[in-house]
Amino acid sequence: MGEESTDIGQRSVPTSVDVARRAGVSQAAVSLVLGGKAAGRVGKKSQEAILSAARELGYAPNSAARTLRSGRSHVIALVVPDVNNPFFAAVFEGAERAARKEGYSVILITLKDIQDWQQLINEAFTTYAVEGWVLYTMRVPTAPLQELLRDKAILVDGFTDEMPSLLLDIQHGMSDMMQHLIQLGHTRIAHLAAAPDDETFRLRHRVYRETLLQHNIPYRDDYQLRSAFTLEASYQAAYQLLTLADAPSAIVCDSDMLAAGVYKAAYALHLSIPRDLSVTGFDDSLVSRILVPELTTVAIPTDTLGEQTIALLLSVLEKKQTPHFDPLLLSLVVRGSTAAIEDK
Amino acid sequence: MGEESTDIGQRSVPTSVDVARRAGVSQAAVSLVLGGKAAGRVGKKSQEAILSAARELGYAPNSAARTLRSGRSHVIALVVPDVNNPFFAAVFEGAERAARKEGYSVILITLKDIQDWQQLINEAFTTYAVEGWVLYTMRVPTAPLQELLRDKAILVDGFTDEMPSLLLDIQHGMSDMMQHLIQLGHTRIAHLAAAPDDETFRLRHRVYRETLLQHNIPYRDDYQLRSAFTLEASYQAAYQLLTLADAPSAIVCDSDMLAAGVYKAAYALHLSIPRDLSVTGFDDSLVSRILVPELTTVAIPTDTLGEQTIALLLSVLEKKQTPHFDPLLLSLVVRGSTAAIEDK
DNA sequence: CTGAAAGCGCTTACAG
DNA sequence: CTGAAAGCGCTTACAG
Repeated sequence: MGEESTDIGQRSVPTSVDVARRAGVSQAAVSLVLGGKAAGRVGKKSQEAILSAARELGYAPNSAARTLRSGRSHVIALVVPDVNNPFFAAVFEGAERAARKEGYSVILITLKDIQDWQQLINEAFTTYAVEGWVLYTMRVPTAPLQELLRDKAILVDGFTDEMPSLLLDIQHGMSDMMQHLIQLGHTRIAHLAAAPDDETFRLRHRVYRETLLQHNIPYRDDYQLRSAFTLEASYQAAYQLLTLADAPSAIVCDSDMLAAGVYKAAYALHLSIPRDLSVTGFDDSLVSRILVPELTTVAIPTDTLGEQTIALLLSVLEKKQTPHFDPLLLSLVVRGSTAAIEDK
Repeated sequence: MGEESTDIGQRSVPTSVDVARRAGVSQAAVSLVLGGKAAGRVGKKSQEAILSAARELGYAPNSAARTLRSGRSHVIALVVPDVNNPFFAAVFEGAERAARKEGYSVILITLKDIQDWQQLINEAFTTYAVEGWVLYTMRVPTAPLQELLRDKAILVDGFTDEMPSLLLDIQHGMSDMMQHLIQLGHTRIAHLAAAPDDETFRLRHRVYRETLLQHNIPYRDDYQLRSAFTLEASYQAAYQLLTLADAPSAIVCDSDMLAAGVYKAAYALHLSIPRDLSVTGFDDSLVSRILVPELTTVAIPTDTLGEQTIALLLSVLEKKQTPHFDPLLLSLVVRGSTAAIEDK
C-alpha cells in the first residue's frame, strides 16, 4: 500500500503531489505529463510511471487550480434567448459537439425572462471563468457589455462593427421560400413575423416584400402581423389573418414555432393544410417535423453552424487571423405543408 | 487617478488587492465584504469604501481562486438523455431557476450519443468543478460511478439504494390516464412504450396492464410495442398498430415525443384524431401543445420538479437531514386528442 | 531530461 | 473590529 492510501474515512481527492510520490517523480513532472506537455521534457519511463500512478489513484487535475494558474478555463458560453425553442437546443448540441473536438466545453445561458443580461453575463464570468462567448441573441449588446466582451465574443445571425459575426444567408433562404410559394400559384401570401425587432427578422420581411414586388403581387398591410414566440400569440395572429374577408392562401412564418400557431388556427377554423392553406416555417427545428403534415421550412444546419461558430470564436480568442466564412447557406426543405393553389 | 489605473494597453482584470489599495483597507477585508461575511468583522465605513472601490474598478472575484481556496464551486450538473426532447429543456429551466435562488448555477450535460458516460462525468468534474449532480438519466449508474458520486448526487425518476432519489408518481398519472380512456368507452387500448428498459417505463406498463385487468379488458400482445425516441421509430410502431386487423381505438404513449409519431401515422392512414383514434402522451412538454389537436397527457410539473430536485440535492451536499418528498404528483391534462368512442 | 520554487487570487484561521 | 499570513493545487519559467 502506498502512503497516500492511509487516509482513513473521507476519501480525500488525490492531487498531483500524491501521483508524484507514488510514481517517484517531481510534482512538476506530473503536471507536464497530464497537461500533454511532456514531449522532450520527461523521460519515457517516468511518463509511464506517472500515467499508471494517476490511473491507480483515479487522479484528475483540479480544474480550479489549473484555471487560476494558467488563466485558461476552456469553457465557452452560448447565450440564447430560450432553450425551450427546440431550434436552440439543436444549436447547443451542434456547438457542444464542435467545441468538444477542440477541447472546450459549452455552457448554456438562457436569456428568457431575464431583464438584466449584463448582470447575467457578469455572473457567468464569475461562476464559470468563461473564456469565450457565442451570442445568439439576435440583439446587439449594449456598449458596456461590448467592452466587457471585447476580443472574447462573437455574434451569430446579427451584425455589429464591434464584434466578429457569423452570418446566415437569410436572404437566399427566404427568397427560395417565396419563389416556392409563388411557383405553386400563391398570390395571397401573408407574413407572420417575429415580434423582436432584430435584423434577422427585418431581413426576412424585406425579402418577402421585394419578392412580391418582383412578381407584381401587391403588398397588403392587412397581411402583415407580428407575434411573440408563444403558441398563444401566434395562434391569435394567425386566426386574425385567416378570418380576413380576403384571407391569405399561404402564410410565411419567421420561425417554425410561429408556424405551430398557424396550424392551430387552421384547425380551429376547419381549414386543411395544405389543401386550404399553405404554411411555411424557418429553422427546420424539431417543431417542423412534429407538425402534421410536416412543415415546409428553411433549414439552418445546426451542425455546420456549431463548427463555424466554434472555429470563429477560437480564432478570435487565439488572436489568429480570423477565418472568413461566407454567410451560412440555408436550404429550402419542401414538405407537406405547401401545395399548389387549387382553382376555385 | 488611482495607482491601479496606470496599466497601459491591456486592461488587466482588477483583483481584490487592487480594490483593497483603492479603498485603503486590507485585501482580506475586501474578501470578507464581497463574500458577504463582513457582518461584525469589518467596519461600516470600510465596507462602503470597499463596495464603491469595487464598483469603480468593475471588480468581480476570480472564481477559480475562490473555488480552489474554498473547495466550493456552486455549480450543479444536470445530466439528461437528450436536450432535443423539449421536456428536458423544461427540466433544465426549472432546475436552473431553483438553483439560482440558492446561489447555484446549473450546467447541462447530455448523454445522447455518448457511449462512455463515466468519462463524460469525469470530464465535467475536471472542467467545471461540479459540486453536485442531478441524474435524470433513467438509468442507475454503474458501481464505480456511484462511488465517484457518493454523497454528491441524486437520481430523479429512478431508484437505487446507493443514492437519494426524487420519485415521480408515475403510478397515479398513468392510472388516471387509463381511467380517462376507459370512461370514454375505449377497450381496444394499445400501449406504445419507450424502448429504454428503465423502471419509469416498466411502471407505466405495469399500471396499463393492471388497469385493463381491473376493468376486465383483455390484455393483447399485439397491442404492445416499444419505440426509440425518434419520430421515425414511433411512426413505424404506430403504423403497425393502426394497420392491425383489429386496430386499437386508443394508443397510450410513454412520452409526448412518441405520441407525435402516432399523429403522423394516423395522418398517413387518413385517420382523424380524436374521431377515429384517441392518443395520449406523457410529460406535458412543448410537444403536447404543438400537436394539433393538442395532446391529452400526464403533466410532470417541471417547476416543482426543479425546486424539489435542488432542495434535495443541497440537503445531500450539506449533509443536512434529507427532506422527505412524497412522489411528485402528476396530473392528467385532458385536451383534444381523446374522445368518447363512437358507436359504429 | 529533472528538480526546486514562485505565484495565480482568493478564503480563512489566527493574533492583535 | 483590523491586519498579516498561510495555503488551496496547479503551471511554468528557471537553474542544473
